[in-house]
Amino acid sequence: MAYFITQDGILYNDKDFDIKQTLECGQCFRFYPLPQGQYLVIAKDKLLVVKQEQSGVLFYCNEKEFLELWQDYFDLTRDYCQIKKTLCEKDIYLKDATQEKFGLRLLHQEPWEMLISFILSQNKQIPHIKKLIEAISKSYGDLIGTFEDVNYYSFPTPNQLKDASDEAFRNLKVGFRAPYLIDATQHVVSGRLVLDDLYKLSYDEAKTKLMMIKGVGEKVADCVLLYGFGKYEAFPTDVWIKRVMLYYYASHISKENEIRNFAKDYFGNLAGFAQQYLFYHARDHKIGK
DNA sequence: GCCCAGGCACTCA
DNA sequence: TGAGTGCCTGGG
Repeated sequence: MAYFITQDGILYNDKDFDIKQTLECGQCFRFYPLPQGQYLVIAKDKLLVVKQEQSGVLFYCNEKEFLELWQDYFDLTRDYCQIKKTLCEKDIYLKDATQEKFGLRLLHQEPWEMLISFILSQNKQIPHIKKLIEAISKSYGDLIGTFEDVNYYSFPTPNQLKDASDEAFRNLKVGFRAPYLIDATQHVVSGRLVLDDLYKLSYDEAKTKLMMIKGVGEKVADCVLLYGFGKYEAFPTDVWIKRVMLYYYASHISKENEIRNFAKDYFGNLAGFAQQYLFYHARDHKIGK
């Protein structure tokens, strides 16, 4: 891994890493575009400013923080060149998608934050999901910093959410998802669901556990497993993936379960990576819509 | 103003 | 077991 210490921060040089593609490919919600190719990212209870340069991605932080937090968060030690090569050889669609979205990385995000975020995501578009997450963070999280006179808040812990009522959640405009948030919080606070335990369970076992929560179906569970737990067999099958799969691969397949099974056989343990390249590609080009 | 979103639970056959 | 339907809300 090649990085350089500059007077502004850490410059990470890798042709397989593009900050815009990584943040905007649909896996995360807490980021804000700034002028001149910069982004403000909220993760790990910190504010991070990053910028795409010609020569790499500039992290405005010190070396210690980069190595302790951001190297892992942005999955910088994984060989994406090899992943893309393997996927490229499968078919022309993946070749196109991986070449176009050459710089996305699958982030290592907090499982709890993923659980709540993707429960909120159902029947919503990304700008609105982002607003809901910010509203919940502002109401229940801690102030973690200020950037250009705007305050930013951490994502609330299960304990910080445990006393929130149905009414309180509805006041934040989460709508019918309010009881789902309460059920998820209760599962975790009571210890009925220990999120850390899911790391060592198989994909199928972990998925079954997550789906005990009201409001968590296959799609939400797959997002949590992929983005929160790094279970790369997960293939979140949402409307865009359904469109791209029907359009490119499997016009004879219509049921979600059939799509998931197809993906499992065809993409194997790279299913999650394939999903991300295809999803981002499909959404950008409105494939199948 | 209308339509429908990055799904899910619930109902009914 | 599978298909049909309602759901809060606000962006497009």
